Amino acid sequence: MSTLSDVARLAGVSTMTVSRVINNSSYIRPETRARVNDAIAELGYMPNILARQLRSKRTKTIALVMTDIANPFFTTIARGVEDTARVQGYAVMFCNTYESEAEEDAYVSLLIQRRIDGVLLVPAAGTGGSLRLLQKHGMPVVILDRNLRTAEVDQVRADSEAGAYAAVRHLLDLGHRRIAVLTGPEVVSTSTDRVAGYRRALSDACLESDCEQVVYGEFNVASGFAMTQRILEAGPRPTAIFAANNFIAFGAIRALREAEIAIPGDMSIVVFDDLPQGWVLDPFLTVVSQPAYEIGRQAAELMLARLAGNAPAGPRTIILPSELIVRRSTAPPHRETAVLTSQPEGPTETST
Amino acid sequence: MSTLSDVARLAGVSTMTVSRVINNSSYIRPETRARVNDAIAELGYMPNILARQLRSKRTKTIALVMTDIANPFFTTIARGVEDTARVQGYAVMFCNTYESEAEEDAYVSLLIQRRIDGVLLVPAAGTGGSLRLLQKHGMPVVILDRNLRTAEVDQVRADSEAGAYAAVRHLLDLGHRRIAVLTGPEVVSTSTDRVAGYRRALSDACLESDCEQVVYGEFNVASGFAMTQRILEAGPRPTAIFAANNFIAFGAIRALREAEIAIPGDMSIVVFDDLPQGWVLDPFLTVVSQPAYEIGRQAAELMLARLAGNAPAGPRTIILPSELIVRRSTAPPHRETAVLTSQPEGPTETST
DNA sequence: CGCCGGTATGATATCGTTAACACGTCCACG
DNA sequence: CGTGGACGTGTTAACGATATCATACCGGCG
Repeated sequence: MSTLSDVARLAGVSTMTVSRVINNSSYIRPETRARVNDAIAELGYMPNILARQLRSKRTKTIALVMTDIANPFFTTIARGVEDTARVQGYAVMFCNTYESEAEEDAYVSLLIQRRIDGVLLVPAAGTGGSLRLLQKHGMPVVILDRNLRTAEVDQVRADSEAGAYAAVRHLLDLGHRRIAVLTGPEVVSTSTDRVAGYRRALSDACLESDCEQVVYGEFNVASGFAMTQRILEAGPRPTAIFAANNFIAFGAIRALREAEIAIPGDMSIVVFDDLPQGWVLDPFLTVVSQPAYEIGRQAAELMLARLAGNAPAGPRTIILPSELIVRRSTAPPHRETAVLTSQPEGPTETST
Repeated sequence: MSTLSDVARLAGVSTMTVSRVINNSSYIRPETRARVNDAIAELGYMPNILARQLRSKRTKTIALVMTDIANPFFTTIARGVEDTARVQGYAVMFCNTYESEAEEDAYVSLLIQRRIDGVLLVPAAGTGGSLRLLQKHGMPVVILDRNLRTAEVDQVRADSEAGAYAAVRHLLDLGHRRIAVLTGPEVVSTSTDRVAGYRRALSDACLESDCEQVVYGEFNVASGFAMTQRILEAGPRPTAIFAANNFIAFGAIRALREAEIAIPGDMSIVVFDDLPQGWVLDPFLTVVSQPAYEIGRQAAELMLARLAGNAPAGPRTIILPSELIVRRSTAPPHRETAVLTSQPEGPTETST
């Protein structure tokens, strides 16, 4: 396999000149450039990226470490990151942790050893050890989606609390008084923030706190299914469910279908996270939509700015708004199942 | 970020000793090893993989370049490759070409620049330019799934011709006389080999060649749909379809359903490629199953043997058998639609 | 006693590239 | 006419690891 000096010898110039031709840096006489290019073509020379990266101390690669790329929310974030990085000549390495801190730590070690330029991190439930490791090694980090309260680090996420507030408020406005929230692990900020929004909406509506029904589980279909079965079996049945994530909602919907509970006739459901346009012909679910692509884009922008050296020293936090999209999975509750108070009867709102 | 010499200085030894501790090569006094390990821990030292790879001229990484990782056939191959490579300490880089030779060439260039140790290649339809490029740069290559007749290179694939023969023979045995084959591009060997098996089965059964019905298209759902519509519209309708790939079959099934043609009542269908176990609760399709995992595993073994230096100089070709699995999508044709000859009436074969 | 092989460590060169600096020409401008 | 900048190229020294060779001690064996 030929090297720079092979090319240099054949073209009758120094290795630096060849390097400059390849990288389009500095001035090169057109005639010299042509000679070098001829030599490159003749030898079929291909630069050794390893040597380049070792010497320049830049790999032109960033990593996106996330918990579950099968989730369309993260897939969309990934697109936002990649589109943004690519135009600036950066490659993106995608890493899946499956919500496991051990996997996350393993990936982070690997990324440090590869001397990746920076890491966009959706932290798995855990103590933030991998963030500390990255920072100890001086690697730029942007935290996505989840809130690490303790950390001095750039962060980008959607407003989970406000989004949850809007979702639950929508249910209250429809007349629901008994609303269950199915959420993820207690150690994940998106999980607890959404519960916080739920609580604020209830207390704003002056409902007794004993009608709260909060179920913690995991952000996946099986857990959504199980949590729904639990609330259907125990105690007074709610008239509406707020699912804190799309996978939880899928599980909930399956459980409701099995129990022959009609949506929205017998049960309204509102979901955190929309599906990307085109996934479903005629979207049915009322959702809180997070700007996933924008989260990815802005996180990448933050990172690239820091790598380019034009970013402020201190940490920056970007919180993007979530948007309630009312569709057909929410409706006023049946009169007979409604409890506690009377509620206004009105037509279902619709929106696109 | 600390380096080997930082560790060496702190431990009071030479860099070579540290390197030997890390790589477990050569003899090290236990006490020295402990001192070095302490220094590594204290500094939080992480080896620079780039430097290691540059100097040792081995990246311990192989690539699997395939046409469509969304196809479960290739997903299974990928698992076979990864499982095999991992136990020998190799990482696998997955690359998708989407049947585009331009994408393939781009990936191959990238892989050469990264000094990947070897490439497992499912060639996209094309002239084999990327294979020549790899070989010019002295990179070990194994060709998977598709046959490159001209090439001096290791190859692993299933027997498409024999598999197709068995599939069509099965239809003939059921009494079908008018059988259409829906296949992929004419420039892909798996596509034409399956047509060859189809032709041999027909000619063995002494059918006139003018009852052949060969449709070339692409290995995807849309193409399967279109090809099926075409054979339904034009000329005498066949009583059975041989789909040369699972995606083509999905499209065909959709087209048949839209035309309200019952399977296997009005039309039998036999498919090249099975779905992985567990994808479908109760498999329905009669298929020719390729040993996908085994293809991946053996290809990786060939590659790793060559990288380890214990492989013969000449190219090796491994052709694995395909297996016909008869299920419920094939049955004898209706008497009124059968043409040309009488056929034995018998019960549908079944198998697990 | 000399030598050999196993044990244990170090010195030095090198992988293929780019950073940093140096040097020379040429032209314009004050 | 000196000088400062644009242009064009080369020399040298890294980047951080490993390959290779060298060195030295030790015990045992002929």
